Amino acid sequence: MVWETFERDNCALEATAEIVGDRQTLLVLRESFLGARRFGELQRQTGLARNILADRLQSLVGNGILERRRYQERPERFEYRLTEKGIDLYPILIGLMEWGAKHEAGGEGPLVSVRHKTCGTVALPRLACPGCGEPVTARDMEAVPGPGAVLRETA
Amino acid sequence: MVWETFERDNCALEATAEIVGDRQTLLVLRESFLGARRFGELQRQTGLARNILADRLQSLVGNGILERRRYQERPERFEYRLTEKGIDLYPILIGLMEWGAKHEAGGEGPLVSVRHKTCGTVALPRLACPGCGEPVTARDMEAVPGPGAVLRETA
DNA sequence: TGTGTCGGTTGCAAATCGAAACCGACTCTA
DNA sequence: TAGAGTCGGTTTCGATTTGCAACCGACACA
Repeated sequence: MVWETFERDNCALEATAEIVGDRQTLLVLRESFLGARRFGELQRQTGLARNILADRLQSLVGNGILERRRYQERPERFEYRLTEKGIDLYPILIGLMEWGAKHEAGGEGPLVSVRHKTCGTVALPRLACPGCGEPVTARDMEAVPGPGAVLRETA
Repeated sequence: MVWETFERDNCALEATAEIVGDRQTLLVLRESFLGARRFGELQRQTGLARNILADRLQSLVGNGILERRRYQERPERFEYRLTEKGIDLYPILIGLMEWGAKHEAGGEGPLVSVRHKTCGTVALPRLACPGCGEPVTARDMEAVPGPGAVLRETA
């Protein structure tokens, strides 16, 4: 896992971090996944300042992660729903939950668990190799140049 | 996936977001996973201001994610290595990479790929149910109260 | 006519950010 | 032995971002 010789500009990770890599946005996403849709609801649950919440919602909508749709007229009221793109963020949130549960949990165990609808298992999903299906950790993987990689001069 | 009736204080996700949920910390972690260990190296690759990097490294060390160890005396020089706790953050970074590759990628494909050492598959790991082994997405899972859950009055 | 809800916007003080300069302790070169 | 360079930071400073609180329009309900 050593290859200091890659260009990292425009790294996929960096791009994602730019969009969802702050505490406030993650809190909003958590509530969205938990079913919150309305401004007031999101504000109560996250505890964010209203202007910050408004700002984050606008940015999430702008990035196509949430969709702002009117759910009533007179007075106009809007709600924010996860798009497909937003739903794809699920593995990241699961990752955060799993790590927190393992390393930062209070004594009483996690506040929230998740259940696999089809088989009923109550446990957080794990990473597995899509080729062989075996569970994997960082140690089992190594980084290699991707199709878009640009090698950098080493000297 | 609707249950606005949970207490979320001290949520595992929130705790984790507090620690690694900012762009700068994520960049440092990315480089750590790519093998960078020294201050100057981390500074160059992340492009962070030196004071910010110093601050993040201190916080990561304080949270037990990186370990600061002297690798030479006279003059004293230190390097930062991932601990076990830090290595456990891998699924989160994979999640960020995967999402970015799918939704924010440039035309040329990802800059970096990962390879499963034992079977050789070059692909990002996917989430799977630890019970039945089936790949899962957000739609396949539902939230349920965990062992530490505290139900809230619905009023 | 008054009170409350909802979805924001505005103003302001405080915290946080990045760039650049500086620093001690050393090594290497001439 | 003087000068330049490396390494791992700290300090300073101006600009951006943050949270808090107050305010707002449009409506519902009594």
